[in-house]
Amino acid sequence: MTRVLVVDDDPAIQRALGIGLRARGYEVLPARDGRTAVQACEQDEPDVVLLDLGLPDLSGVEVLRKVRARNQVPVIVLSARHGSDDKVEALDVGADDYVTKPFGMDELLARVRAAVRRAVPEEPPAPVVTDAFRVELAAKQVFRDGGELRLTPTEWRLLEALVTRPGRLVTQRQLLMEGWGPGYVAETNYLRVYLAGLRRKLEPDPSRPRYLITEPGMGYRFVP
Amino acid sequence: MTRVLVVDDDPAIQRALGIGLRARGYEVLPARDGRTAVQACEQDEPDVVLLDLGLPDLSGVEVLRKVRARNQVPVIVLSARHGSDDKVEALDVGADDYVTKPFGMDELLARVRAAVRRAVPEEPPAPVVTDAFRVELAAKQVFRDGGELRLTPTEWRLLEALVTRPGRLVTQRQLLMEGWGPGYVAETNYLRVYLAGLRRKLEPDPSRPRYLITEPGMGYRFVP
DNA sequence: CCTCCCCGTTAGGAGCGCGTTAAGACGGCG
DNA sequence: CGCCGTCTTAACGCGCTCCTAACGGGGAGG
Repeated sequence: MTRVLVVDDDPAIQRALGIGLRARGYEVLPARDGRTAVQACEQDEPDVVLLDLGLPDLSGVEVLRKVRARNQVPVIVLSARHGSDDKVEALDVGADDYVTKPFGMDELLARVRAAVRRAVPEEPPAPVVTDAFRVELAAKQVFRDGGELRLTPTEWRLLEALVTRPGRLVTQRQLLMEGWGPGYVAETNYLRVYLAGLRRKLEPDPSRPRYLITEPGMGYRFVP
Repeated sequence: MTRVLVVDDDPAIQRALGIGLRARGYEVLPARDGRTAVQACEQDEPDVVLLDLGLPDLSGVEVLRKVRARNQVPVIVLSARHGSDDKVEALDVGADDYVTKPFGMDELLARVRAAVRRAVPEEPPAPVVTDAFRVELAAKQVFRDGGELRLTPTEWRLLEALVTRPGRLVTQRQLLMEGWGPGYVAETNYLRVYLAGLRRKLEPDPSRPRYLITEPGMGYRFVP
């Protein structure tokens, strides 16, 4: 899912943008000041940044410079100022686009799409390898004993959720969210059925799992 | 030197932009209508295009589409219309930026610099070859058994989307986005129809696909 | 020793997704 | 205005995935 970092100190704008973006299927990360914005840029790796210029702590241009020093993420500047100088400065420091408030949500969404489309494709995540199988996240493929094996979409979503957090416990709730979506967080039944399927396909000895471990009462864990 | 294609039928604007750009060391290629603009885009290979939407022969969006069909050159749309719909349409068709008249020369120059800076240094796309067929990305041609075979525009967009990600799974959503645009992401029907067409033309045994593989519930994959 | 959770396993039916075909709508071109 | 190619849409059969329920086992606690 595409992640959008929204940097604005005005709660009303935060709320409006959050609703509009989430309605279109974006994941929204809010930030209220420049410091947390810069931090979020390197930690959460958003796919695009919406940056208000009028922030309480750092100037917008300052934020832009810091972000650009680390990262190539596309930045769309939001500003109430119509002045030409601000635009020129922001664009020259490295902004990808500049939108003047007030703006229509449609236009903003279109500019977000354009920015994401232009973005340089990031390098594919490294494959996850164990002694028994290999998971190619980018290609959505699983290999075992040299041969590819087929997973159903649901199986793949669960395996992905586990494998991208190696060694960490993934709660039943998390797994149900990623596999089926909210509204199914109580159906722990499904997990037992599908984990059984995954073990049958991946584990050397499905009756005694080595990689997909049950944490009773909590969830499951992928052990590399 | 950076070359700028300026597409506008108003001689005054042509003149103003020409002077402003040349003063900053850009080389300016003028075009007064859509037809010559499209032609100039492939012959003269400009580094950035300034495109007025109100042209005498073709609609600006039409020009944009034709240009985008051939190369990745950044396009900045100039328009007198403030309406949100025009912006959204232009950006979704592939514009990189949208500036409303009247605009300051400083701002425009800044946006030109931003567009050029973003531009990906393009590499010549290598032809994709398999035992059964050969796809020339640059020339938009497909050969099989020595002879060229004709693809419809939609077929080509789909094949391109698949072939440029060899081995990787391409989701139904991605394919629908690239083949038809947003708003069609639910019409998985189209994919079945068009993949059938591609297989009929490309696969040695269309009933048992070898290169264009279905991943049930997820999408399709090109296997070289 | 008994009981209660929680987990693993299995099986079957419902419904979805895919491939295929064909007919009608649409638009460009002569 | 008529032709042709492309796109859209609907319908059908089939295989497979998903959901669901039921049963058995094992560990903890009383």
